[in-house]
Amino acid sequence: MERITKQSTAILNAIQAAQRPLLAPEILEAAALEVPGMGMATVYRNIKSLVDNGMLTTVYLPGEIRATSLHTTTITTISTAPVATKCLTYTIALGTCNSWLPKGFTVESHEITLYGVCETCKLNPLPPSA
Amino acid sequence: MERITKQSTAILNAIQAAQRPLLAPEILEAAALEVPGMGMATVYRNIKSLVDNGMLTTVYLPGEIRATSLHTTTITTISTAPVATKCLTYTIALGTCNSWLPKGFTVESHEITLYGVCETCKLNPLPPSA
DNA sequence: CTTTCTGCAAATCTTTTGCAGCTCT
DNA sequence: AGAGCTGCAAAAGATTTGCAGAAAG
Repeated sequence: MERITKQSTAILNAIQAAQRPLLAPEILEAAALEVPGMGMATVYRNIKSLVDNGMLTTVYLPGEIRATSLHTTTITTISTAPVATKCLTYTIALGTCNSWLPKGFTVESHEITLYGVCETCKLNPLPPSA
Repeated sequence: MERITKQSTAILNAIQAAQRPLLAPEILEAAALEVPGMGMATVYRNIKSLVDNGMLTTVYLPGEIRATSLHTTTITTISTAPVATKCLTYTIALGTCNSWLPKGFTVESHEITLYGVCETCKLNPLPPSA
């Protein structure tokens, strides 16, 4: 990314406002409110640039394609997808751990995903295949 | 999955032999050596059944679509994709951690991915964009 | 002005589905 | 026979790319 455009700004705004990672279609939907007529290709091109520049992080979750979030090293809500007993997922930054690794392997970065149920979903569980 | 077929057997054999998660096309390539003429649709259908039955696990990694591995709770090599400085990825089973989680959130399962460089790749680094 | 974006449409690629025929029990 | 699978081809989704015109610096 070399230039700041209204499209790239709208994308960052959308993700920042959501306070959670968004899927590409969600980003388009939100950003298009700010920049009518915006296309999906622009979303993908900008996500790629912004990720390359360390401004966004791409998260891969089972059942979803790619979610994109602001790049931070603290707790980040990852998903609120309507899956039966897995309503929320969190990624947490931890210290490096070299146990169990093969000799000579050096850890450069890591990612931890915890699957579980939040308070609200415990009270209102979704039907098995909703 | 209700029946064991030569196709499903070939898929399990391929993954077991590889000793690492495989991408769908890799599974087809390997399984087709055992069952000539096998189709991609059969690979996907079997992966789905085997995952449902807890015999396989699907892993999501940046830059790749889905890799499938034997389901274990111990160390599993996840990827040897030719990325510049990230030659190996490992997933490790850990104990539950509830720190930093929102009140009321219960962890059900988790996944940890460590990115780094193995001994061999330190000695023979790949060019930046190979 | 010049270079870098954008939108649109077409192209790719991955995964799923419909169907008729085959297979295991 | 009968349920469950398979291969093939078409369909459905997601992401990328080519290109002419628009926009940022």
